[in-house]
Amino acid sequence: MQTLTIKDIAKALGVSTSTVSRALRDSHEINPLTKLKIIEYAKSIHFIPNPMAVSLRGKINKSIAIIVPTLHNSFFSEVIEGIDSVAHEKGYHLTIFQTHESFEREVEEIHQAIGRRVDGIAISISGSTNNFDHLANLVDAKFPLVFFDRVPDLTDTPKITIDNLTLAYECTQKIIDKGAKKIAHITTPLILKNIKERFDGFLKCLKDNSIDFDSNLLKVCHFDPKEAEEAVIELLKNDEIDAIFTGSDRITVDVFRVLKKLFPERQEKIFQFGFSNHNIVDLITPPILVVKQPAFQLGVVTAQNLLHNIECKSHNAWKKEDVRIR
Amino acid sequence: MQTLTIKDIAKALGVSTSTVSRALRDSHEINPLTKLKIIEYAKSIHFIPNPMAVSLRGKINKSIAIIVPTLHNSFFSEVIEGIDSVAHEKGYHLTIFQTHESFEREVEEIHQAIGRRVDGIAISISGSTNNFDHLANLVDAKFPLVFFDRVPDLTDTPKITIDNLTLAYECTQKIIDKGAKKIAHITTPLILKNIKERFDGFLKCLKDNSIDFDSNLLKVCHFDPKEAEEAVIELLKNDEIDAIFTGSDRITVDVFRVLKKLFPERQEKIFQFGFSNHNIVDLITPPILVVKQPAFQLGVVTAQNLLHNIECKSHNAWKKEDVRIR
DNA sequence: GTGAAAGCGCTAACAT
DNA sequence: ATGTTAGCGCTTTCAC
Repeated sequence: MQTLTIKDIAKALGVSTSTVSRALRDSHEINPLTKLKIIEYAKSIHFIPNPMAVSLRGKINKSIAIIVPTLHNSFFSEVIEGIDSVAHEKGYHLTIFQTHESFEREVEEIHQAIGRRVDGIAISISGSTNNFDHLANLVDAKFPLVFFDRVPDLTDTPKITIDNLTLAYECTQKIIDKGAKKIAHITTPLILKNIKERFDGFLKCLKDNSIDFDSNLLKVCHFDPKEAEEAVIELLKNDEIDAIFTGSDRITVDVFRVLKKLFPERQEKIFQFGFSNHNIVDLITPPILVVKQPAFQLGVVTAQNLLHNIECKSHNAWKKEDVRIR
Repeated sequence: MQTLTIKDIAKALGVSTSTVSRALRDSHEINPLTKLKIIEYAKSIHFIPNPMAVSLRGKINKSIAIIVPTLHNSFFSEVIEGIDSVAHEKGYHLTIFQTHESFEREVEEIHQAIGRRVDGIAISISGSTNNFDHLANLVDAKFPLVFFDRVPDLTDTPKITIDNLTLAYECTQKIIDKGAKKIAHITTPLILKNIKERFDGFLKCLKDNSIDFDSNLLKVCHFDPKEAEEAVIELLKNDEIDAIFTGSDRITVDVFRVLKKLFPERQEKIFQFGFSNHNIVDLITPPILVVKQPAFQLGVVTAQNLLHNIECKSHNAWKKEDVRIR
């Protein structure tokens, strides 16, 4: 690799390195002619300044960290596409960190990201994170940080979320309109705010329709298909159940699989509805009424907030308000 | 952010920065006691060396670029998981670049990656790349580069691929065994080697079964669902078609959609089979016989080859052979 | 308008 | 075994 430096340019053009540096950053205090000559030459040799040197010297890095539970997931990969579409335009690059739903990994990856001197972090917290000190520290230190989708209870930093409550409410209503009476809910632990909100929207809708919810109809599963299986088996002992609301992408698919495998005949008669961002979920039979989250848009707004704060000189002008995407 | 440096450690412990530096890199020529003291202290203050400084000074960066057409794709995101699993273990981080199937973007992103001084690049080339100079230059410059899945015709650098020919052959055989006689093939342009191989495997199987292939039954579509629709409509004018082989993930789903929308009655009678890495494709009806590529494993092998070459002192010992995954 | 020089945080000769 | 020093590529005072 040609590892050209401004020194090479300076030598070739018979000027000093500082002149080159200034010309390249389009400083006003420089002879337009020299400037032009330098810029032209730099372009001709495909010069790219060494970002290590730039960021060692200055402050910024033009890179942001994205911390997600996993990449291999239709929702998160679409969010990242949204983030990238904004970041790319502004010349930022993404470094990806995965936590695999582990709290320890999350703490470690944040350390790594900071260590790598990223300019900011966009994070969707892991499913097992219930202590937020590592994140609160960042906020206290005024480090540019934006939460998306899975957000903790922290103030003073933007949290970009989807209006889960309303989405859950609306699709529950549709199912009730179709005549469902006895609706079960299978979901992941209610630690995560967005998951909790879906449950709340569901409950609110039942209430508004004067249906009361038997707490036996709520099943909480961790990230293991086995648990979904047990939950379904347990629930279906109740013959009256005519609908199942699933609270997350994975659970939606897991439950569908269990029904198909163990209770094909009952699956025909049970409405399943829930959250999923799988882009071929509309092709499966029997159909599931699916709530698709606006993932790309979530990514766009997340990036906008983060980049605003990164590039904002004064901390007072930082965006700190929560944003809800519909 | 506390931006601690070795200087801080040196001052706190009353030693010189070089002693600290050496202790932290576990140099043998240092007093075990001082070493211990320094390491302990560094740990206690959560010290992470500034990677910018490290890589400015030395050579390596502990980061690799992943260049893919798009992230939001079950196959690529799973490959990246595989790459990350190996890279993470060795302390490398991934910076992701997307080309969105554009040749220009690919050239630009490679420049960016080099500019960022990544230690190596793993790339799956864009669907519209038919000039390989930008890649050949990297190989000539002995820059660590590994191709995966979508590989160009270049020598002297590893190409990690899936044995598409065999996979295509095997599933074609299964369909023939079920009685199919008139099998159409819908695929993306045959520029990409892996796509071409699938076609070849398909043809070979037909030949081995003494079925001859009418070239009218081959339809090539670009990355637009419209084209898939036209292809299907055109093909189904032929009543004898009893099976359709789809050559890529996207095409598989697009074709299924068109059939479902426009020809539901014929869909029942036509075997569809093809490549897809969608993890819920087994749930759709009528079922598609699906070839799932070992994406994670592909990622693992890609990372192993790349990291080997990055960390290898002598260029002679570089891995350069192609690897085929089954 | 341009150059000389210092320094960002770190490592690796080169001393001692 | 440890300290001193130079320098990686760049930006930015401070001179002129």
